[in-house]
Amino acid sequence: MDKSASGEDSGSIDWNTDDELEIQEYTTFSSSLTLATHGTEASAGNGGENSSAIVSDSKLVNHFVGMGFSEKLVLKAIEENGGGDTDSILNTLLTYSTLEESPPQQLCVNSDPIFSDYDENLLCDLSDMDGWSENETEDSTSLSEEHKRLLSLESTGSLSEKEKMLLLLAKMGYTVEECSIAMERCGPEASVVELTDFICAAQLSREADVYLPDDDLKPRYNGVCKIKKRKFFEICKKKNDPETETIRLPNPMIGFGVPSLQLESISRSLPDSAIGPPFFYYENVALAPKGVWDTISRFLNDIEPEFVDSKYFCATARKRGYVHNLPVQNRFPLVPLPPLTVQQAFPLSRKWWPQWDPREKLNCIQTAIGSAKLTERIRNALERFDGDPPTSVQKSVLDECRKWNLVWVGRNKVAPLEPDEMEMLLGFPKNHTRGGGISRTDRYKSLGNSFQVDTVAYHLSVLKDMFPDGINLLSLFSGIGGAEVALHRLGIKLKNVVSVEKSKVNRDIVRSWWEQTNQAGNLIDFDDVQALDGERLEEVISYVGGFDLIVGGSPCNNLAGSNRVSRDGLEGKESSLFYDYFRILDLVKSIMHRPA
DNA sequence: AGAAATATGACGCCCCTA
DNA sequence: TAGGGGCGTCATATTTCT
Repeated sequence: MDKSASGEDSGSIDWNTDDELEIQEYTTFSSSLTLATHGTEASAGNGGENSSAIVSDSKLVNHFVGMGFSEKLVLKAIEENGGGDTDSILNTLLTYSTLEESPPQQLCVNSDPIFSDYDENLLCDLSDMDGWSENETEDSTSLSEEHKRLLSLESTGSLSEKEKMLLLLAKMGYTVEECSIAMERCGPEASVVELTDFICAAQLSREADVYLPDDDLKPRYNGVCKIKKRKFFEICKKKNDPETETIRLPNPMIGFGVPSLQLESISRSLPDSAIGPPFFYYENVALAPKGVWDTISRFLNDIEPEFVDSKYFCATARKRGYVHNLPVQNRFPLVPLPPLTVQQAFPLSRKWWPQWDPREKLNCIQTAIGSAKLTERIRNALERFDGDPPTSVQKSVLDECRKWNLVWVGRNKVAPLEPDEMEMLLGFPKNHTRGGGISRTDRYKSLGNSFQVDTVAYHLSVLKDMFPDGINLLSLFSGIGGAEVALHRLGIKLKNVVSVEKSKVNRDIVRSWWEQTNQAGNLIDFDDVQALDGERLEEVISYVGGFDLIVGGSPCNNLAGSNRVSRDGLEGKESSLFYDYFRILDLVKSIMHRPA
């Protein structure tokens, strides 16, 4: 413990104490400073750092073949680039493929022959009318006593595992009673998937002949549930089955292209059921627990998520997955292009930025920031040295800087980002979240949960030519209005925006932005996605005349890696609201497709 | 004085990459 | 095989606002 006695090579500093820091001669660090980014702009010297090119060749080939390039092309590109730098290889491949007429053929979602049997839409009459709606609405009068009891226990956190599962299934639209039966039959270890599969099968067999449309009895949308349970079950159940491939994150994480690497020739085919109108756009964290994106994809018409890191759009990383049915050709970025490096984004910091801090991009903007104490400890540690600190200190400081996204604001002085700096990095107008009685803490929270506007705008840009007169937007989990801002900055007119957002401060932010930008359309806001049932949607749709686009990024609390307390996956308390996104999307489709 | 906002530190784990 | 990154949450202490 006594660091001061003879603590040789105290390689790392204990940032959590105010003790004297005893830095001795340090042992050499095997890992020199590695660049955190795969940035294309910084790859001056390839080859130098990678000596195992031959060993990784087959891996490399597979990597690019997996992206949809032909093996021949990949081999050629690797040969040309010496097998070292994936970015250079990618560049070469992209050059080739724009020269060639034939587009890469992977990005074809429906190519899995195993499941083609299940392509028909199963019609599951899920429970009763109020199946999807939830607590504390007047609908609860029609819930069973048991369901109500569970709901009342939910807030107290005193639910058993079994009861939690029951409630989750109830939220998905099944009755508590049929869930109980399913859980009895499937056993205590059964997964959600197994249970829903069981329930669905039971319903199908029970109601096989009561299945004809009865338009005059009740609105169709309450009973229509186009989940391909069977397929969903197959995919999710067998994680270890080599036959079933779970969704993997691409590297580089550029989706169907980014402004600096436009994949002109890329195309994808969507299942018929996925084709709009309306268009939809769903977002969540890319690094979710295993299986989560498979499930999301299954629910959203089996569309493969587009994973994109916003570091290709701005100076801060943001790894996200987007499931959407938008065209992917002829996208264009917002102008002016935002600064792509920290140095460009914060010119004043250049003066203080030590040459041993190689960061060009910031890490993901989160909801929490580094403490003042930490930055003080860092300054104290650095001021013990005249010139550059020893490698061990550099490493410790860098670790903290990366962990808390600190920037240099003075000699030996680091600081967390200010809210207005985050706004800029995320593509919002300055002071977007400021004022109107919104606290600093709330700003950080809202910004940490927001879209990166340039990224989203790039994806939505294809709508501009399609809707010269503007669009009607349904924005779920709107937050501080990332989608609205993106569309506005693209010059896409907003006719009617129905925005659903739980937090009042966020609604206020969007409302105030709406007024300040002199929007000509209507902004209608709701506070609860769960209360947005078929009836209300019908009203809204008949008022605005249908939606052109449905955007939403459902809560990631239970998916995000930094959550140590309740990283429960899609079934988590907040993240299960994804099913409401799915439900509402499905309802809107049903209503809009219903013959008038 | 009481309420609200802010500040701080403690708290794993999964999955990828090197 | 080791290392690092991540739209987080909670209780408690302290400061600032009403």
